[in-house]
Amino acid sequence: MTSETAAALAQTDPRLPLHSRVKEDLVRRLRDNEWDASTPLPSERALADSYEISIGTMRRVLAEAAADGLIERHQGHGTFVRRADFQHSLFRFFRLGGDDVPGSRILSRQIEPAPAPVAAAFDLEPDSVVLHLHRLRLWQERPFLLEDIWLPLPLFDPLAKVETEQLGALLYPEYETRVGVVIGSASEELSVSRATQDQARLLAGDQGEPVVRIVRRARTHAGDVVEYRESYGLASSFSYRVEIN
Amino acid sequence: MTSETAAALAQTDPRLPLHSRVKEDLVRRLRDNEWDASTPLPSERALADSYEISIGTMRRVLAEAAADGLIERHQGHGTFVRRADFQHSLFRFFRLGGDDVPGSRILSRQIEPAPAPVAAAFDLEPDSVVLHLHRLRLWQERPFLLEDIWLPLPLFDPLAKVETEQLGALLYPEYETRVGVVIGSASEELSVSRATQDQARLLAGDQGEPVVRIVRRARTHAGDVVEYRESYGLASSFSYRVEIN
DNA sequence: CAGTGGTCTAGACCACGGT
DNA sequence: CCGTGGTCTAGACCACTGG
Repeated sequence: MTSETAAALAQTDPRLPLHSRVKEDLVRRLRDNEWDASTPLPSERALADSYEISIGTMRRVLAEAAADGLIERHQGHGTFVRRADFQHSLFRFFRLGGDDVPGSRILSRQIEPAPAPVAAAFDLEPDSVVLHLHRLRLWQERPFLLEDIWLPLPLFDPLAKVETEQLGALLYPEYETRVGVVIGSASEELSVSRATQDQARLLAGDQGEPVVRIVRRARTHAGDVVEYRESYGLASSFSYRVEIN
Repeated sequence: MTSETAAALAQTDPRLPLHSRVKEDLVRRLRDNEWDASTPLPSERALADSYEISIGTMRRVLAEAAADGLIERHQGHGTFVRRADFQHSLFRFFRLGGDDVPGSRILSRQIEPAPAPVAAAFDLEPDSVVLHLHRLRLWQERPFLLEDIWLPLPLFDPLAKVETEQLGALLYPEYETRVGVVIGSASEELSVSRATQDQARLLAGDQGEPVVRIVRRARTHAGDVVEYRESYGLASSFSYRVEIN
């Protein structure tokens, strides 16, 4: 008699150390959203029993997952998933008073040939068509961020068809529910440019005023780039903070 | 009967966990150059015996020291103090695009009362004196970054005494070899401002031109802030990359 | 109070490297 | 071959959290 959980280890390479195989399975379960942010994982004792390993080995796995930032452990309370929150990370770029979600107004949505950097990011043939969203983000009714978002097709067909009014202000939850795509990591490049006439008009600034430009390539857990995004905001309202570990 | 090694733990805070106290003592011995690069540390069994702790606790201490980059462990061979090899960490904290090592010219070095944000970062009393370096970083013979670096005293006394010409373009290796401080993590804050007259002159730009300001607080592995750095560069030549995982 | 994670023990056995 | 570090076990006890 082996538990269903322990049997899942059969999917992993038996030549690897046991703690590696258990961690691999645990990471998979975390990625599969087996626990939400408010539900603690089973206790380390229960997990050790379900994997049919000793408590010491289970603790090693959990300690590594915590070191990787995948989970948070609190003595006397429990172990919880810690999902990367990219929406929140974008807010780090701009000085915003509180924790409110900014509004979003989609200015246009069209299917078009991929611009060169987009095609390169998605590893597509030149002139492949992609979905292009252009939107304005608002903070307390005031525009503060202009975004161009490109998404590969046919993967993102569901977003090409839904009414734009039905899309929430945060896109990544929409990717997850409508497309089944979970963003796992991203790279961002920041630079400073001058506002074009259009940008100045939409951001309520002056033409030629410094603007911050952020290029984000968002990837699935498997590492495939599935979103290419350019964001522009007035440099005067710019503030960014990052941790380097 | 207690061994001399185990008795050394009496110098550490008995309220701390045993593994922390053992690690503290081990780090001290590593700093005191008790073993050179060609001499292995005693085996984990021998160390555990000398500290009169279990092998499991000793292994935990050694694993942490290895994770901190203080030692290297090789199965079947032994445990050694880490060779001086900064190649891996060189670019971890240099995030302005490009892969070349920039040049460095130190403009001034003085001991002065800590400005308020510096004192706050180091958790010092107001008016405590700190070491202040002012330097210009060059890329392909052209100035591109102006830096103010504050370091706590007396910890960084060695850097206050060495000839500034002897300091390399990269400071963190100097911290490691001259001060025994290893940088383990950092936070950075970016914003956009306008060039002062001095900044414009040193950076070969125009007064009032947009400049990017980066405030970095660098920490040891233990989490103590040991460097406060403000960097300024012309926004027009600015590029910043970050990975979000 | 019960249940959680944190610390610590005292081993056994395995994989690897150099002699 | 021997000694090294790497893996894994099967617990005990403590410290902390929440109801």
